[in-house]
Amino acid sequence: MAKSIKEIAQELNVSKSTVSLVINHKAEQARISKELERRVLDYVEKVGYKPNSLAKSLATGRSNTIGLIVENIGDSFFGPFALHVEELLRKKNYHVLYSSTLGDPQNAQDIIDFMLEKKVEGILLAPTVNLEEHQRKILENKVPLVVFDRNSPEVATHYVHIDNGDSSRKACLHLQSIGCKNFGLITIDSDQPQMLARKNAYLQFCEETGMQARILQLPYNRLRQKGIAALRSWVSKNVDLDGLFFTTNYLCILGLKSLRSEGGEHFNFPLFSFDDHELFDILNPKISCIQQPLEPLAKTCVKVLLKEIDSGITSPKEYVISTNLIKR
Amino acid sequence: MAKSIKEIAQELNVSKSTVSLVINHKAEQARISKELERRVLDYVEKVGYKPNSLAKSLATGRSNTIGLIVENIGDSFFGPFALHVEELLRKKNYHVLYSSTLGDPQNAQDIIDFMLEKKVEGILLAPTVNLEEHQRKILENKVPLVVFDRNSPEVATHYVHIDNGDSSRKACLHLQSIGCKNFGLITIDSDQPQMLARKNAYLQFCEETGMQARILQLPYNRLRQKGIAALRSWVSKNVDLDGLFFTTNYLCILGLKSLRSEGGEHFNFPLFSFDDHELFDILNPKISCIQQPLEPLAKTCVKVLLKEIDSGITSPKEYVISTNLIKR
DNA sequence: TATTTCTACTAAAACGTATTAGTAAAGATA
DNA sequence: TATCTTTACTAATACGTTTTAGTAGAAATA
Repeated sequence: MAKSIKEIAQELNVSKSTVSLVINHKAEQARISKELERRVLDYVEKVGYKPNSLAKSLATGRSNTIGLIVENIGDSFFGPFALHVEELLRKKNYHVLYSSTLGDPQNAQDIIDFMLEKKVEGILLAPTVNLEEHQRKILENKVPLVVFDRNSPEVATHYVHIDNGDSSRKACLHLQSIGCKNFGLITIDSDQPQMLARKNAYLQFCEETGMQARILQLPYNRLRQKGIAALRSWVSKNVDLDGLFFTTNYLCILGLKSLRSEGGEHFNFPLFSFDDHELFDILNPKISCIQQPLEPLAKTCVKVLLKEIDSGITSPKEYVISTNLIKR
Repeated sequence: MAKSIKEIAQELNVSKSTVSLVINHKAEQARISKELERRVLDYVEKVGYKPNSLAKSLATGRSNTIGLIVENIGDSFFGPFALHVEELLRKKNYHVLYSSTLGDPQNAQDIIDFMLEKKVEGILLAPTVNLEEHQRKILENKVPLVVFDRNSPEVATHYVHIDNGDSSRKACLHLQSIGCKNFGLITIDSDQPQMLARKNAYLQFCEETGMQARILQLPYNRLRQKGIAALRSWVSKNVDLDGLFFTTNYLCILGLKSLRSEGGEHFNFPLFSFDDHELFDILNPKISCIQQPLEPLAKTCVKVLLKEIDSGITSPKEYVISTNLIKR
């Protein structure tokens, strides 16, 4: 069905080179006559020739594809982020090979291997833990790498992120400013650097103000029913709590489900979320949050990656995107 | 850095064929001696050989990649759906090339062309309007195609979907059962078949019960501020409304934002959404909905597609997945 | 001992493209 | 008219793999 250059060349009684050169707009520099050029062009159009991009990539070494590795393409941060990335790259004639790690390093490693085999021209990565070796592998393969959202300090890469510590501090100050004197922190039981930074800023705030630190760490892979129950009982035990600061929006949603379920009417204090959610502004009471500006984040990632692809790998830099405090 | 089979063969003083055969576990059937096999295997391991999957695909005609084309990877239906698909295919050693059309046929066409050029082994597609020709093109290229969520009746393909009409009817009956006597329908101004089916079931219900039909159709690409205002004023005008049925969850969210904004306290009647949302069960009052079971949907799509890939293209069938009515 | 059968490989072609060096014919130069 | 340029192409090689047909030498057969 789909014709190859070879077939087209035979049918036109010219060489493959001629056809290839014409197709790639190199007729002029290869001194192909206008007439022949037209003849080829017309025929190519007529039979609806479509190049086999595998063969093309093999020959040129360019796949026009970049890899995007996120934690979960289905969540409300990475999904829309991915959409932005795709849109930005579409304009530059790149396409995106996505994959979700679900936080599992084994998945992440498989995905990276696969992408390297597919010869992606660059990788945008939100790393899991224990991914240092594979990140190095990417760089050893001379594939540009931009890490975002979180990083592994032990391996030097371009790193696009928000200032977690500062944002977390802003959150604390906000809660203080609206009158909370004893707010707790709900976070996740993981040593991801961005989570640590959020927690540490809270601890720092406690130290400065003398507020007693109250922290609940939930295990990452038990977030549904068990998490809801654990959270509820923890809050019940800490009777003097007058506010909660969640270090991610899915934790906040968990918190909502936990505290708003039957019998939870008396848990009536402000909640604050790290990361926004499309429904936070219609809940009652409304939920204030730190908002990560997705578009600037995506833009920076894409810009940095494309620069690396164009001009070769340069020494790693850090790009900090400032967050918004949304008061509701 | 990355060695090729050719280099490995030279360094071991054997032929490329030998190396290739060993790597692909065909040493036995090609009568390669155990010793040589070991020698090759060890060396391959030692130098960390990784195949170039472009070359491999070119030679074998298999890319181990399938294309997934959705409307918006960032939304709360397609995002989690995509995750399921990815997980299911990962197990079968397939990878996913995603893309979002944003409802634009031009995007959709470009994406399809790109995927055909990339030689995906199958395509999972949620079509936009005016995509008939390109769907045919996919089939002409002998690439298995499974359409889901919506379809174009003019082109015969495998089609996995929920029963929109029946589900919509269930929704109406539910609203009736909780006492609504005059509920309106908010839908989108589009002739996507699944939207028509939802609307028509409502009209049918009106006819049967004698309820007066009240329908607001919002233009798809003006869903933000303008939509909110339009919806608010429409509801204000229809003073006897005592319930609203939204044909998608994003319309429902729009509705929430519209009716719950300042001064909207008196709009206090049940809302019903087609498609669930993670926060619908903690809003007050809770929002009932039709839930599309993502996992069965994804499973069916993947199963049908893989079967096509394995055993060649078969005559199109329709697969209807039943929905759940979630009463809250 | 001449022929057949195994064994253990390898040579060669193929997948579909890009690219560079080369070439035959025509025209220009001296 | 012998040499140099230019024109308009094409042949050949490469990219990295898979696969099939082939082959040299050893072993078995008759």
